[in-house]
Amino acid sequence: MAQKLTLKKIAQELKVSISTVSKALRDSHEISVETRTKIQEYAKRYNFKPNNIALSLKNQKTKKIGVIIPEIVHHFFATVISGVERVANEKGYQVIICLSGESFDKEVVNMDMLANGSIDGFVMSLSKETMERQDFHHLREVTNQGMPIVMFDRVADDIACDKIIIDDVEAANKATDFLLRKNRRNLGLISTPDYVNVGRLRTQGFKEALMKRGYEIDESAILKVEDIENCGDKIKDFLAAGNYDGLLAVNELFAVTASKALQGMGKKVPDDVAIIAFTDGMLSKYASPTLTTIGQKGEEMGGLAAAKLIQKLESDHQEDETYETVIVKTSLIERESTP
Amino acid sequence: MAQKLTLKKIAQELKVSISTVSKALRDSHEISVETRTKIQEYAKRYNFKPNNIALSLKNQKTKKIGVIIPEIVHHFFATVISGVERVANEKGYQVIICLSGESFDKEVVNMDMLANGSIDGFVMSLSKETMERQDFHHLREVTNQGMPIVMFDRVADDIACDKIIIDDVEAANKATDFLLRKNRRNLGLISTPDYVNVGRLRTQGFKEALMKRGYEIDESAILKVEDIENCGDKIKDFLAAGNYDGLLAVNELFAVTASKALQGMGKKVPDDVAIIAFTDGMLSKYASPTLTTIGQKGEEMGGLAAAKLIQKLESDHQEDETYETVIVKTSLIERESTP
DNA sequence: TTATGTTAAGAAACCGTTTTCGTAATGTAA
DNA sequence: TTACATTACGAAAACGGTTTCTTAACATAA
Repeated sequence: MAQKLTLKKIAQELKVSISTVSKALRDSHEISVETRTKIQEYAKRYNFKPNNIALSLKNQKTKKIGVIIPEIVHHFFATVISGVERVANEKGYQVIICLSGESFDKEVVNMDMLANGSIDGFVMSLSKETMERQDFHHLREVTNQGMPIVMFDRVADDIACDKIIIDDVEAANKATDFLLRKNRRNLGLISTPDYVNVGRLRTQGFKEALMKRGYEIDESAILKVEDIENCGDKIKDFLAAGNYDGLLAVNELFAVTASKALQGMGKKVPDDVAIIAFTDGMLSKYASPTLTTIGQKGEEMGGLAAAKLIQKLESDHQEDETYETVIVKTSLIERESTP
Repeated sequence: MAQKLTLKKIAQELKVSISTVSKALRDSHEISVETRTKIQEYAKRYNFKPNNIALSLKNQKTKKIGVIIPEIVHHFFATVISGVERVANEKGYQVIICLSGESFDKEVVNMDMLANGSIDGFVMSLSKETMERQDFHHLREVTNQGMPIVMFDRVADDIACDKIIIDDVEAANKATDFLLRKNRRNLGLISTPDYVNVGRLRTQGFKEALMKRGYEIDESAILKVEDIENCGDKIKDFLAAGNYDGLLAVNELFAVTASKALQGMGKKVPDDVAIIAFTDGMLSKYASPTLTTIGQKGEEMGGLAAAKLIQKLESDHQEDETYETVIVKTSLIERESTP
């Protein structure tokens, strides 16, 4: 079990000082060619790699970015991470992941831990509980220390930082309009409570599309599901109560649950009811019928978030006190659930 | 932008030495009660938190564990991470994730980076390319340095380390037997190439179940899919060529693809063809019909791996040179795709 | 009074790097 | 010979903590 090689050990072995070794390895001309090659060869032979922790301490930067998300067992978040990781690695950064599990307290604890020197900046999406409480003191604490944050998807409007979002209002608007153009008149929406900003915005887009065409809005045609795990019965009741010929769902889980419920009730998708879902994940691609979706481009959002963060980190210094909100274009992916 | 508070700054402010501050904050009786409370109050008021990097350097441990997996956009791996994260956090550890993207080189680079002081130990599942090459020098290098590894799912038999696996042979065996007991006689298997050990082992279990009952093995009833992304046509051809009444698939993607293909060919699932899939993920739960699966218990495997690793890390020292292979019990989850 | 003990604090070493500064041994020009 | 450069290296500080070793001041016992 050969213990890790350090500058000190090399110095002792070759009977030179630590500084000489360090300089030689960085090819400093202060060191004679002879000594330099001797040291470099030794280092190569015994596979010397400088200790990251020591470098971090010295340089006051870790080359790591912290990602805090509510859940990882969630196709959208998994794709985001994938994008963050890709860009981060390209630029020589590593990714530390913490899950809030939709809990405010865990989000705070995780941020505190990471903020204490473990990382250079954050990429994050807020937990439901945080959105509900509207308590963002932990975010402020971090930004006050001069540590940059890039938020995506579930963002806090009144925190000054870069943000990567999709235009939820417009996307819902377009999807709704798509259904209307297919001559669906009795539309239902399956959404989340309003404190989840994406739920609120998508609901807004849904309403706007209807109003634009002069239809009036029936609040009973909008279902707000609290408990995503046990949404089955709620959705069934909702569908039984209305006579919808078109449905918009804010995620694919709601959509496929609705689709199955409808088929169980003897209705045909898309003939009787057309369905569009947010989030273009596995379920949409493999459900029967396959679902028309609004692609959220998680990969792309993650990549943009990481790129933005790293740019901030490497910009000469926080003179760059302007923040940007990037809106990623969504796209409607047509499949079997719309005619 | 209040710069981060350090011991040094507190010391200057309160006109004492750094050591006094450090001791006071750790409640040392070497410091008078008076001085101690003064310092503690100051630290609390200005929210002092010791710098993680400095602690890591001093203690020669980071309280971080590195996870290297092939992909994160993969329900099974996502659940494993979720389990790792849960247990790690409970024990005060954080999780650094790197993705190999099924590439040998990326796996090596990531391990090298992490091994240089960034983490205390690894939890990992090998990339396909690594399994194919059977080149494990990077694993050996790490273990030789005294850094523990726990492997799960895709493991290398000849590396000495703890392993968490499911009994793939037995699980496939049981699933096959289940189909046979339902009077299915013409069974097909959709698997991966043999260098992926889980594919090989599940194939073995499938064969053993048939032989045990005296059926002979028809190699043409076994499909080995290389390219998981574009498996559709291969599977369609395979199903068209045989007249199966029962199918075992080594993952749910293959299973749901097969199910849809069969239904497209006018066959009924499960009446004409029964299907069982490995990996109990989203697809199985929401496909039509829902799929009977073999649950791989990713959460549990991740949790066990993290617990094992941390136990190794905190055991008084590598006197504990024995390695364990934990076999996680699978369970057959019956749904609509089997009668 | 002297020897010994106790208390409360600071100095310094250490973890593994990088980097600035200092300097002995040369070489070169006046 | 003296003064100044250059070369090639080492010493030391710094990053931010923890911990061991020292020490000054005072208290107590012989």
